[in-house]
Amino acid sequence: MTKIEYQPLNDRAYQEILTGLTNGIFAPMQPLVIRTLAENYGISATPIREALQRLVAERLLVVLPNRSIVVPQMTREKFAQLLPVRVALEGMATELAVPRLVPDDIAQLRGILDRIAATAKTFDARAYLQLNREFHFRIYEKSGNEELLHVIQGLWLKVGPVFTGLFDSDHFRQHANDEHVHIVAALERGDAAAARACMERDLTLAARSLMPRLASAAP
Amino acid sequence: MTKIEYQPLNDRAYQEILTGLTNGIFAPMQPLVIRTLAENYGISATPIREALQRLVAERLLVVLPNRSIVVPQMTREKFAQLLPVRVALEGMATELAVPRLVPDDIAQLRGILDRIAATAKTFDARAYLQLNREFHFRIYEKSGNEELLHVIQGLWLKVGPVFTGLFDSDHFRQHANDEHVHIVAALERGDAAAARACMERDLTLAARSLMPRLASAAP
DNA sequence: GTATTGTATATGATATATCAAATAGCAGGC
DNA sequence: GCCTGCTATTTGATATATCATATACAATAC
Repeated sequence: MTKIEYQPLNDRAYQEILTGLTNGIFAPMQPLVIRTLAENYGISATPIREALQRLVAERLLVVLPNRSIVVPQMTREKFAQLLPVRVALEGMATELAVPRLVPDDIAQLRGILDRIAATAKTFDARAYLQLNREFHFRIYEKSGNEELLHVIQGLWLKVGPVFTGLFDSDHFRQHANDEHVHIVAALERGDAAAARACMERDLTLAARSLMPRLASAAP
Repeated sequence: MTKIEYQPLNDRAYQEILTGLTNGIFAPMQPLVIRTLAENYGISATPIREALQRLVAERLLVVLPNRSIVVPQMTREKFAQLLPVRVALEGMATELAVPRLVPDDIAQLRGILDRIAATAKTFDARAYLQLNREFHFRIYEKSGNEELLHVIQGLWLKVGPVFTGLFDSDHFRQHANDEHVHIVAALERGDAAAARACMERDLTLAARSLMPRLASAAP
């Protein structure tokens, strides 16, 4: 007997639109039209509207004064504002995770490390993004702080879409795993302060690689 | 010419339900019924439903497996998890605000301080909560970091409802303003580190006063 | 008396119809 | 040629109708 699971349409619409955002299907500033999306997904307007409103509440979409709903432009300035928040919270989560990690967790993280290294050779950007996310959240989940985790998830939703293209940089691709290796080493020897510092450096380095290619906000 | 402003019903429903939550109108675990709320507010179900979903996205309400929507119980454990996140972010916001505060801001903060002191004499809990919020956000807004501010606002929404009753404690009421005074003093002399430390202490002391009276999570 | 099953009711989820605001295009006036 | 105002169309907002699921309760079987 396998359980039959029901998922409301608005949830699925949310997921669809979210992956669409992450994959850059929707161009910034181009309005998301409820009726159009409804027709595309073959459902009615109501669940689409609900999904859009949820995305607006999460600030992944914004409502213009015209009431149009559009993808906000991720600017260098916004990313720069997000960075210290992420550094503080993801650093905290890493530190909290240290005493809670068991040897098996470390082994799994090493497995992810290997797979990330492989993507650098195969130039598989999609796999890299997926694995990078997995690596980070494997750690954050171990913080044991649900509320913290939830806030971090919200922040990743915002920065996620711009991570695409991070992999284009040769330099980044070559060193993408460097800090990860240090993080796992620190985690293994139970050095919370070092783990936190490495995690913070990982975020900062990625941001440094990414920010120059983001557009600056319109004055 | 005063601007005529239109506000969608779902926004207003959101506000209404939110203040209802803050005022403890809705008991935890008691389901919020869409049709009932719609009838009470004299509008149709759709905007109510949208408001509820937004509140769910913000985690101010939760959906049970039955699909009922209820107020989650704020437990001691959840509050304890929220605290370090708030300390980190509100501390950061305070620190960032220091170099951006102008003398007029300080004057305004002092004004709030006086009014808070007055509430301790008149036992006006509602006014205290309002002014306390105003005091904190006057500072946070000056951080110049919109993203940070938004996350903090989300956290305050969660802890807001339990702040009611903070004022019942004699000891807290007498010392409610102590840290605030130190914060303003530090802000005035431009001492970012001290301002941050005082802010962190303010949050921690309030939490210490509040947490014992929260129910522990069901095992 | 308890358990089970069927039925009525409550309630959330979705689709559709209708309303209202915004936008685009066009005609007329200057 | 450009502005103004009208109209049609698009599109978001709301209300309502319908459907599906969960719950409560009653009836029946044992």
